[in-house]
Amino acid sequence: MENTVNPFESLIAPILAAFPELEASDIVFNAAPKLELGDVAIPMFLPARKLKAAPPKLSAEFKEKVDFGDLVTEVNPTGPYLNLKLNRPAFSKDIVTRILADGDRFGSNHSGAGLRMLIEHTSINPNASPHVGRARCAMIGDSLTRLFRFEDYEVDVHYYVNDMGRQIGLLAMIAEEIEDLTFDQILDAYVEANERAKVDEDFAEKGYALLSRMEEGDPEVQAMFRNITDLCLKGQLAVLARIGAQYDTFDRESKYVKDARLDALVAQLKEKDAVFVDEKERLVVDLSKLGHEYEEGRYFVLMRANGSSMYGYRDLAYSMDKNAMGADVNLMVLGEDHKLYAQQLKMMLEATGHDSAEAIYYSYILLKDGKMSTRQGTVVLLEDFLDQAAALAQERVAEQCKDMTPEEQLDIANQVAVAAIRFAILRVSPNKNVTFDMEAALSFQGDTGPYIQYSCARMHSILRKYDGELPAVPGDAFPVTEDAEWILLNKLATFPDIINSCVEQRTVSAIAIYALEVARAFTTFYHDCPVLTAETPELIEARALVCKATRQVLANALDLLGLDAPERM
RNA sequence: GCCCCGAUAGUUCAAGGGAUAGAACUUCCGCCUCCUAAGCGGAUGAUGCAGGUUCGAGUCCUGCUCGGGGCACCA
Repeated sequence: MENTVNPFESLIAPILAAFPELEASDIVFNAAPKLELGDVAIPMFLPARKLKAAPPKLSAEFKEKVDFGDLVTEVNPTGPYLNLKLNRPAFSKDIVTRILADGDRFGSNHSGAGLRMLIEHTSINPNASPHVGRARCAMIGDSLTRLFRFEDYEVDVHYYVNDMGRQIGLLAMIAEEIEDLTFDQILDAYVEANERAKVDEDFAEKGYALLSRMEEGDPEVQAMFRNITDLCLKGQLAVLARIGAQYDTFDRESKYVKDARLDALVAQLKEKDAVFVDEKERLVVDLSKLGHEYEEGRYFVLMRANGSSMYGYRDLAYSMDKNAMGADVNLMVLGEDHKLYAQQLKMMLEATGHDSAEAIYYSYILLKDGKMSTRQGTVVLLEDFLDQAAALAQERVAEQCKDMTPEEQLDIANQVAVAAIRFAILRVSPNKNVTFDMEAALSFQGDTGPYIQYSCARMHSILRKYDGELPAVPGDAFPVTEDAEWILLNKLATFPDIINSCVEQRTVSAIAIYALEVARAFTTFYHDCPVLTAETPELIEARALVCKATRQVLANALDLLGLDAPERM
């Protein structure tokens, strides 16, 4: 079933019949600020502009001229708004029918059918267990992946492995000294390597030497680098897997050390007079020749004096590699610290006729006391958070679900922990700094992932206890008696719109906010509208269907955010 | 110094240029003979400062202040 159509679209035709000058896109449906005013509000601003009329006058004119038939029970022009009271049972039946018919596809606009999307994200330096700041990238990238797949894009998720650099060389040397180095020991080893490089010149020199041999393709060194980066990557991926982040393709930076395509690119830049060799024999790009307007960030080094490539060189090659995959949408999720750098790359790529990926930036996560710093130890490790959260959640589950095995209880506790962290991070607009409050994130109360999960568990509980078979779709007379039901159903009906705007804006935070609003609307319904003890069998069935539809929408939304919806908790 | 983001209750976050700026946490007062109290109801409380555009600005423009990020051989 096609669900891109607005549930209120049947109201448009009568309006266009009365005002042929208008188009469907001029008619927008808002919720009225108060239900007493109407079930739905149509702002007059757009139509007024087209008809060259004053909005308050136009709303009155609408009341006179438009014949809504039996869809509408009352028309209230209020200033520049036309407020309508609707035939609620008819609209409610329609909404529930659509949701249940589409099931886990409800909300998708199928905008990506036949299209391919490539997304690159996370790319944590292989040196330690990820902290929640880094994990923000993984959560955003992973949820965007889910969103685009939901929209029927064929998505390939890439992870760029930083397996080059002096840091890896130093780490590799330390690794040689420690027998059976484990992932947990790596952060200490990394810190030690850096400390030693500062005081021990010999040690630092060896690091560079290793890097050079790596670039030259020395098999022995390549194996060393490979071992240490694999160890790190494996450990990091295990942690990321706990929050549900998955990757399809791993691209190693070392693959792009020498790349023939770059010769052509450099030649093109030379033609534009944008490349020069500086006094220290480095190969430098002068971005001012490509449109860069100010002095800072004007120069970009491609190669060192000894002919070894810089990270930017490798990234250019990597970008071309990704372009070659021919995706219709090419995204990369980057920290705000990469903004200038990504713009510089984009300038060079575009100046030479290449595409560049669409960059999505996220800001840093701050702590109450200041910034997160691996070196200063002021970090919240994702692992630590998950362990603490799961332990807390397990206490609650053990009380609530006594009949379950400890394994089942732990499983739910882990789902709660993941929900807590993913929701806390994803609900915030990516371009804003988030202040992470450990205590609040562990409380599971209020505007949290676990709150939403809890409301889902209540829906499951009701449907579990429902006596008999629920029909697949509502019957002809679908009774809707309370405002709470109507508000909830209206909320559910907007899901495809939310998805559409999230795809356009390449964001998922609005889905998180939406899920929270649905959960709240359901909780109000839960308190105002008894389901299993409603007055009539028809009402019981109708409300059970409302629960089922809500559960479906919420499950769909939570899945995009990477949260599970346990049946009990 | 220059460039890019941001600034909304005590705190953490919402709000497609539109009606009385929403939640949550905290504090205070209530609610488990009633489908899960990880819940619900009530009370208190906010658009950094100064201008401008607009019928209408938290939202757009300018300046300032504060916070985050960046500005050639780290990746």
